[in-house]
Amino acid sequence: MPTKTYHNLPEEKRLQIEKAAIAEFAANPLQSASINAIVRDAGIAKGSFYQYFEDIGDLHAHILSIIYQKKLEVINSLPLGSTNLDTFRYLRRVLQAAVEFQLRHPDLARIERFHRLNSNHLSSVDPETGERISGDGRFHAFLTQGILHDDIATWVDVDMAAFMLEIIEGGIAPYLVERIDDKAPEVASGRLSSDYDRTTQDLFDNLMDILEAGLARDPQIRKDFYSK
Amino acid sequence: MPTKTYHNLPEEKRLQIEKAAIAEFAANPLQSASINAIVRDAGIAKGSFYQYFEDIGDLHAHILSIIYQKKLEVINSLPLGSTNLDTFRYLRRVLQAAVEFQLRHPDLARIERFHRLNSNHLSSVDPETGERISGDGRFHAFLTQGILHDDIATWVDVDMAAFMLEIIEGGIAPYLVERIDDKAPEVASGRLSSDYDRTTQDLFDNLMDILEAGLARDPQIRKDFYSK
DNA sequence: GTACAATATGACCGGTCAGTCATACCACCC
DNA sequence: GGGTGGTATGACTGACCGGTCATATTGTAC
Repeated sequence: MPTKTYHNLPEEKRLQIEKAAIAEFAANPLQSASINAIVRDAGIAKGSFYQYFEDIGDLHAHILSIIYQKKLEVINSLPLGSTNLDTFRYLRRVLQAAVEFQLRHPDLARIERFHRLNSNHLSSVDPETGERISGDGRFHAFLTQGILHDDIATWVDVDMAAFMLEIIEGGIAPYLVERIDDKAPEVASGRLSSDYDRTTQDLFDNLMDILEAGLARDPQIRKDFYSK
Repeated sequence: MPTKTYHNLPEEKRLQIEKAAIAEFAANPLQSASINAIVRDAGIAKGSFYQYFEDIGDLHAHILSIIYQKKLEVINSLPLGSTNLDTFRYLRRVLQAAVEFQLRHPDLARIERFHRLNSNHLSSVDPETGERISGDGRFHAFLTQGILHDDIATWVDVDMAAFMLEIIEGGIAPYLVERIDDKAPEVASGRLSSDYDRTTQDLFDNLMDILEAGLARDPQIRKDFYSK
């Protein structure tokens, strides 16, 4: 973790360093990122870098923590923040957050994808129950709850489906943004989710409908919507 | 592309070089891979490398072509190679090939994942029709055909679903292999798909059932299978 | 002012990198 | 033998790398 000295820095300087680091990590994965490039871009001396961070891995971990924090901000900024979402509204919200994050912070999203590829922790095994848990466990819990609420089919293998959702979450955002760009570049470059145009919303709904039809105990496919 | 000199090399030497290159590219993505390491491992002189390849990107492209070739071999080695597969049998076959490839050539699969992350070609636009085509177009064609045959729901956004299948194909294999390892390490380390144990087969079926339920016009969920 | 600690600096070190090139080797023909 | 074209070699170059450290600067307390 960054040193006390780093935390004492004026915010402006910290932001400068973080900005340079984000640019470097978005262009090069950790293995080939250059400290020299970062200090050059940030306008600090090489020696200062080592007063702030142990090594480049230390800085990278710090940037990752910023990413998680920004992600939380995005999630909390979404509408429909009520705590009592039904199963598939919750899933929609999580995936929407991923798209929104990609829109607002494409560099950070890219760094996160680099990181995911290089960290081999696909899943872990709960030491108490011996149960396998994919990724960070969010989707695992979501599916388990969904089954309890009779929303998700009981035959679904919870952990495998959780992993599937995890990779969809991680991979679909750049694609949707690319298609948004096609139709409405002005949306892609800066505005909020409430400004999504109709096409984008439809596209997102389509994905959700596929997932819901695949997972739901009693799928409510919106035939009326699609038949018009 | 590799020079004529390289193609004239005795096969043994070529294989040595390719083996060293694969090891290096599996450990480091292209950006941070080292020519020095490759020539050291392959037991050739640095100068020879430049008689065979333009640069490291040239070698990397050559390895990618080997990967696609090996992938074809895996696909063709699968049972049920009949040309008249119904829609979801075809999809099952494609995904099974991805898992099989991960089992047989984990290094090559890893190199391919690295490559996919770094190449930003999520999708392309057909210059004639203006239609957007995800990835290499296989899934796009699959879904279009599936709709024509009344197997896939007409409301599915073909290209988005194609992209979804693409990322599932690319991401699910390591996970399935990890779970296979859990249950039957001896299967993971070398035997063929026909030796998959029952658990593995069930897991794979479960994924297919989710996808089929999500995409099919008239899903045939095997309730009898899961209720037993 | 002085004293002292915290912080900032960039020249410098040993190492590795990609890429070059003069030289050596080898197979074949005359 | 000599000549020729294809191939192999590894020392070398200049650039960049991560990391160090003696020195300089700044902040603070008195």
